[in-house]
Amino acid sequence: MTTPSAHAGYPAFHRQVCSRRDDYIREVFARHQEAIRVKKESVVVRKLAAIFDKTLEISNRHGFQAMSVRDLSEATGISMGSLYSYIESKERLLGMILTYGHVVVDHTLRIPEALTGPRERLHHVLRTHVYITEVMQPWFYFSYMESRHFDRDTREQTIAGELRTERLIADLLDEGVAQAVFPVRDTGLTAALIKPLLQEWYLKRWKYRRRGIGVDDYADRMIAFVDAALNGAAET
Amino acid sequence: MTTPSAHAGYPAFHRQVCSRRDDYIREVFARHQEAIRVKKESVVVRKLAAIFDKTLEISNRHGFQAMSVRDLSEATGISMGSLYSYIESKERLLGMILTYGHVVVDHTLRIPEALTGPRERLHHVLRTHVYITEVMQPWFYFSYMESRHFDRDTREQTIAGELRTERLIADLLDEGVAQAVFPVRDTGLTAALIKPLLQEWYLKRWKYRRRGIGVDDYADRMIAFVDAALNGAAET
DNA sequence: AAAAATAGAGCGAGCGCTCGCTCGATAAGC
DNA sequence: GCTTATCGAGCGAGCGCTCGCTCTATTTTT
Repeated sequence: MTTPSAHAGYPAFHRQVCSRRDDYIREVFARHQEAIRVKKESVVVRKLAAIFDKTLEISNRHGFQAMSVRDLSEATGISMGSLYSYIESKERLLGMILTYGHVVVDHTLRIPEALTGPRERLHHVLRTHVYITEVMQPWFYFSYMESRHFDRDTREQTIAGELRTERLIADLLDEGVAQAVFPVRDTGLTAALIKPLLQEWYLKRWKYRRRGIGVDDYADRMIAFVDAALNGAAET
Repeated sequence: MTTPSAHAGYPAFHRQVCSRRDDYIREVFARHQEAIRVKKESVVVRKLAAIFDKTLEISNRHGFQAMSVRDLSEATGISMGSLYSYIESKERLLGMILTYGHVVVDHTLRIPEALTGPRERLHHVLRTHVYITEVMQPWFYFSYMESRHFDRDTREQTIAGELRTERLIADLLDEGVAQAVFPVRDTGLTAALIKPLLQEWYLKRWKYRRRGIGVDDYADRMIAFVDAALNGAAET
């Protein structure tokens, strides 16, 4: 279990995450077992995969609340009754989908210890973030767009996750400042300004697709932009 | 750094936009008159203001589709029947609200001709954008979050507006490149990376409020960040 | 008293979810 | 080895409820 050391480019990353997909869904099954009436794991994994995919697809077009369970039933080809032996309730389905994303992200976003320089570590985090949001674009888009409708606890959990990423970037900037690599003054605010550049990739991907800009292109350019901003920060 | 016509700070800007509010709503009334059964302009303007405010308030918490017209009736204190003599349909209400925002933005986002230097012109656009999204935060948030649920035409109109802002920034960057002010290579992509920094202000304002960062603070820091990125672009 | 504005009960459609049932695969009995 | 009993997965009409919207009676304004 390792993240590809530094980065072998997006395709390798994509393949690795996809190959583990069933494991991730099995983990979701384990965490929500009391809500699922169907027993056989292989059946559950196959169906959940379809249910998650179609839910994200429909929700990201019309909103989760606007998606009726009948819509989902029709899209997956699973009857109403059958569907409800996998999801317990529409709300629980939401919880499962969020769990799914968290499981994937937790297994993916780690900084290899081999990387020691603050700039290299920052670059790695930025690139990995772009990569994982590319693989899981529907999930990140969903999580971003729907979070304001979540119940209090779930919403605060999502916000906490968001702030954790920002904190991670701020800490890396602090490291860089301590080692005199970045001439940044307010690392907290700078991290806050870098964050939307990461989110841009999964929120407005269609714009870049239209222009023929791929994942690695975006990561390169965005990292260059950030580097320039960090370097130029001394001047003003 | 500020030219007289350019910016006297946020408070003055805020006062000016607010004082024109009734005029903007009158314009909305004019454009949607066939959908409104109530005749007297003064009554319509007063009620529409309340309807728009509450719609944005409720929708931004739970989503426009999740807001029932009964909720809106209760929040505004206007009965169901009365409400429907102002809005014709929930969909038309959406159209009116979008019109409202467009009217305000069209009257506000203009570059004073007195500004000639590309950097000053860019700064003006960035700052004005932050200012207007501060005054109209609920509207911008609404428009951003709900646009994916709009019907085809309305959605494309919203996207076109988004791309127009990006184009404006890209053109200013091109000007700067032509006059050797900015050493930027891909102005289109750079503009695309600046855009989310503008949107950040109305999408995540709570984060900055929590930290005690005000409008002018954000505008200053964000513009400094962009300047740094534009200056540093030559190095890599 | 005429016109304009407001009120709120009521309508059909569509929502999330349930429940009595069918069906095919596997296990148990002989 | 054939029959029978058991089980889990799948099905979809139907329930109680809320939705967007309407319509007529009533109040307010002029």
